[in-house]
Amino acid sequence: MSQTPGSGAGQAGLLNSGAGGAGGGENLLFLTDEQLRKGIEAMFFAYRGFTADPDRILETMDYGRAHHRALHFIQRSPGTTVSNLLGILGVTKQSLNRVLRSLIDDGHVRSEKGRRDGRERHLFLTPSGEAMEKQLSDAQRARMRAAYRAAGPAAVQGFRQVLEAMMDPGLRDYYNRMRDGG
Amino acid sequence: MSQTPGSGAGQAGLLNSGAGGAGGGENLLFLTDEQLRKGIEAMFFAYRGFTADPDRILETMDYGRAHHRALHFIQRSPGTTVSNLLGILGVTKQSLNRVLRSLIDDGHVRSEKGRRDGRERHLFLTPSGEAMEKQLSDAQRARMRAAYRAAGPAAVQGFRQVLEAMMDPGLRDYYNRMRDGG
DNA sequence: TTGGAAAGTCAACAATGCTGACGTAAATTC
DNA sequence: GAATTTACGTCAGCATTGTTGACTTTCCAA
Repeated sequence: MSQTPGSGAGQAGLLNSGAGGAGGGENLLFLTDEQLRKGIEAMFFAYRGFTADPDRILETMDYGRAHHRALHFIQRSPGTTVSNLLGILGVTKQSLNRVLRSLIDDGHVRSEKGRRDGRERHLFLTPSGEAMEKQLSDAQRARMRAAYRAAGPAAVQGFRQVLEAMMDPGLRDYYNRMRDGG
Repeated sequence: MSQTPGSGAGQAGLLNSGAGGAGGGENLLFLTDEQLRKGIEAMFFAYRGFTADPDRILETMDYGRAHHRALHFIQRSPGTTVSNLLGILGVTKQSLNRVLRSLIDDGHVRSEKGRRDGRERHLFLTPSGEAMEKQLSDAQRARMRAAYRAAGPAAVQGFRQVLEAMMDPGLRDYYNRMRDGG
């Protein structure tokens, strides 16, 4: 099982530079390099905002962004296994283990040996873990909610479409299966 | 001068949990916690995809994501100053200096003492720096282009609207001033 | 019973953040 | 003209989070 699927965003298109004249009848001005660069910057700046609020809270908790990610996906799929989480987060088991270790030691995550398959560990949030996750999630959702509200439902739909198209195929499948549901 | 502006995504809204009944006449289903969580995951997975292709190239160059960011914004605003870049990137001068130092030493960036204000250093890409930036940018734009093409122009507009609404106000201004132009 | 998968752990290292302190040059202010 | 502030560079030290590589334990499945 691979953690780095095929990618597959290889083939470039027309309109590689300059102002694009409408080539075949469609208006493809949104594919100019200029527009794409603006999109890249939008992603960069928005992601900064996206993580800013939880990061501030995490600092007071003596945890980092990696802990937040683990908490989020355990909350999302209670009982998920370590190796499932590895696939979702795309890090090495050593890196994830370090994060899980501290969360378990601090009593925020419970690790339960699998009953069907004893090698697996199923992960759950404890009440204190749930409280932490909620605090972080509330902050992040507040920003998201404000952005959604400001942009409106139609924009939100487009937002989700573009983001989904930007994912690696393997992660897109995870994304679509996650309580969509499955 | 501050590097961390006001933020200001504090106030939470209605519909904080469960299924939302249309409250005032508008359909606000897109603001449910469930929808917001999906949006958060979409941001996470999409950002992974967004950085994946340049990251692979950077590995072969012995540089990291931080170098890419510097190259990008110097390309975007040739002659920009160090302190301007600090504001955009949101890191400390020590952190940025380490990255710029290696790019300058390797001949990819040229630093020129300001003529009007001798304290400032204006940054430019050398030909080799431009080539590097282009290679990274091409890869990132290819993914962006594919996503844009798959989602269509209306979705792209919504995508940009939501991202812009998600930024911190200070960065939103930078974003809008950047060759929009200014 | 054996091979391999899942997990945990130790050690070492790299990239990229951070703080604090200090120095220099140049602009600005008093 | 002197004092202060600003922009930049740099040294030292440290934290987080990512990486390899090696090794062990557990345990399912053939």
